[in-house]
Amino acid sequence: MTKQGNWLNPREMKAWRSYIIASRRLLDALDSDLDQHDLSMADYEVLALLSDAPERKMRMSELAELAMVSKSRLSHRIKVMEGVGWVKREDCPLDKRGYFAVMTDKGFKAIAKAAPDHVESVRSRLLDHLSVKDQEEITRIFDRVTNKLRGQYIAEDK
Amino acid sequence: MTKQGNWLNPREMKAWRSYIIASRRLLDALDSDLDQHDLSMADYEVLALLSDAPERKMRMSELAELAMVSKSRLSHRIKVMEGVGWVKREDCPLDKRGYFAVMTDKGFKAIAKAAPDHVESVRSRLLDHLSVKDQEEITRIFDRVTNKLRGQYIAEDK
DNA sequence: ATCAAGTAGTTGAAAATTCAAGTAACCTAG
DNA sequence: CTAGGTTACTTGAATTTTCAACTACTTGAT
Repeated sequence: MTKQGNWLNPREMKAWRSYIIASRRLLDALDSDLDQHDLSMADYEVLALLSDAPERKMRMSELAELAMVSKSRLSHRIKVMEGVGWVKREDCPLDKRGYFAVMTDKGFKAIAKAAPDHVESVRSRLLDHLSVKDQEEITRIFDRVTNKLRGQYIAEDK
Repeated sequence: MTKQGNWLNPREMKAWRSYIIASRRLLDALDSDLDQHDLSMADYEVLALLSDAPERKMRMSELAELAMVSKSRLSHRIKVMEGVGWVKREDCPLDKRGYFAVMTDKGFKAIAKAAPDHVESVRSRLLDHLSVKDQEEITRIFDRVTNKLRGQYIAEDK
């Protein structure tokens, strides 16, 4: 499994570094753009998913899965969002172990307010600098990466 | 500054989502690949930078800057790495406010051991799925993103 | 029915990260 | 040579995230 001595060549190294550096800075920028709305990217994702869900509610597990965070993390996060009044928990009648996270009106207003800024942020930090062709390349390349990743072993409970 | 009602079109949305999802999964995978060496990506970066630096030492500020972490975070992190015996602090004779982080032999052995696995991990999770042309596209695109980001305002102390 | 194994979700403690402040040293204009 | 501002770094507390249980429920096999 572990091939040795197979260092990255200059072209690979450049691609890897360009990607990693840009990504880190980009995510930092997007996150700090969201500060004004008291949101992190992760929380934004959770709320965005909820707001798109039917009845603006979703089972905790599904939400965790789609938001790509651990169940434990979601649980903690939902607790604080509940404190802020953005979501409530509601128990699932079909499966008594389960809960729904339900977005409140206040929660809906919160993302509704943040969303345009966030979109503008994604545009100005990233999309504006990509041609149509670039966008298509990105889609193609990263979809492939995701697909390959799925095939490989990945640590559990993520 | 904040243009309203300018939602992402389907092509943009696809590019953005492909990128974000792949990146999150990729970083998670790389991080969990490093678990076996008791390293996170962030710590790996720090050690890699140190190991390449002349005399394997570097000023805290410079290290923080290059590793793209806050000074505070680096400070905390170096403290634990010091505990593990991977680095030491050494004070700077030229600027008495300053310190060097100096990598120990033990620290050097630690990344030397982790590096081949990490490289293999970057390959198998990402680079293997990119053609030469893809790699060049990635470099071009993300270098541009970084450059544009630099021009824009970004929150301080990062 | 019952029991073993798996699933849904939570919890508290530990570890990591951020945040705001603090110390000490440096720099520079007067 | 000195006051005021800046830089380098650390610190402790608050917040967030991870980690390893733990509870309660469901499922499937006998």
